[in-house]
Amino acid sequence: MAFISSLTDHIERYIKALLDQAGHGGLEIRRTELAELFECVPSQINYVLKTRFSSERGYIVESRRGGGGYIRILRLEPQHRQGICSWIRQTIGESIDMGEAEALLVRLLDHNYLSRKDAVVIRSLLAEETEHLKPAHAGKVRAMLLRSMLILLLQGS
Amino acid sequence: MAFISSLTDHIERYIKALLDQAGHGGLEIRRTELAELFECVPSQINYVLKTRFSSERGYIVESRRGGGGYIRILRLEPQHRQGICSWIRQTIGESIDMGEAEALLVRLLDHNYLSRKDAVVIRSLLAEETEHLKPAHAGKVRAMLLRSMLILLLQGS
DNA sequence: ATTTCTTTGGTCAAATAAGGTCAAGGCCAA
DNA sequence: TTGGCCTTGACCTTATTTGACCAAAGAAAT
Repeated sequence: MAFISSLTDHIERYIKALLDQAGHGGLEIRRTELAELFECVPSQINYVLKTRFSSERGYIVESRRGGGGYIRILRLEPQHRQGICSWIRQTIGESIDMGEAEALLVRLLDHNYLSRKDAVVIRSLLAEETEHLKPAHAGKVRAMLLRSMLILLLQGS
Repeated sequence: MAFISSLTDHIERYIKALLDQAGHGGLEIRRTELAELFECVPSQINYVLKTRFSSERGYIVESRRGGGGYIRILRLEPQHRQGICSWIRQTIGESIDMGEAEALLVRLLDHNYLSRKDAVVIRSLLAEETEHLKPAHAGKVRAMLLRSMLILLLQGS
């Protein structure tokens, strides 16, 4: 598939590739350097960080200004201590909105717990089943569906 | 008849031809480009998508607005599985009791559309999610969950 | 030690670039 | 002649890109 990609998408992929190379220590970039590499204004980098590397999606971003300034990006590994399934239950909770659900899917995708196609089907089923529900109820339904579908994929054969 | 074709039919055929070329990954289009190609208003594309590429017909359509926006169309192959899916939707309906659900699972198991392990996980999730619900409501919840989980298994990768 | 300069990064709002919705009107076959 | 598609366009929502202005941290000068 020929992906239609915005500048933001390109920068996102670039950073994720760097993260894959870098180990658990995370990675450090200079905002201006990245901006020059992609021939864009520096604040574009902040936009990418805000929308694609949020803590909701499982990233930690720290930065420092002034001489020798930097931006450090850290990808949080899902907690293995209790098992991915119970982590998922915790994360979803009683109710979950579409944004949080999407963030969770992206996170599982990033860590290869989920295939792209499964993610697409899940999104579509969530949308289909909640489309004409009152928001308050939709959150609970979404939580139930997401929980069931993810656990099924991870526990089933 | 086979000879008269509305604009909608032309666009439908065009998209299906593109889907045939594209592999399993699905395809991406820009709404405005397609509209220009067929010299129609962009919302015509939405009409075609809604009427010809619905999930009932076995397609998933995702889209994104804004810069770098796109419409992504995914055909859920293969045909016989699509048939099973629509049969499953029919069988489940708005609401389903535990007995009917079990019967459905057994049928799918018998025909090897479902693994034993998946069936076990599905039973346990159904029980877990409906155990303290009023029977009337439980039926609907069960229907939703069963529908989503089965379609996910049959369509996902 | 303080002040000032320089180097970074941060914020926010406007401009731009998609796509979505809905309802009114058109067209055609039963 | 009417009921059900199809077509169109006015108006809406969302995502991205850009730039002007702000804030912090270290370096240099006093």
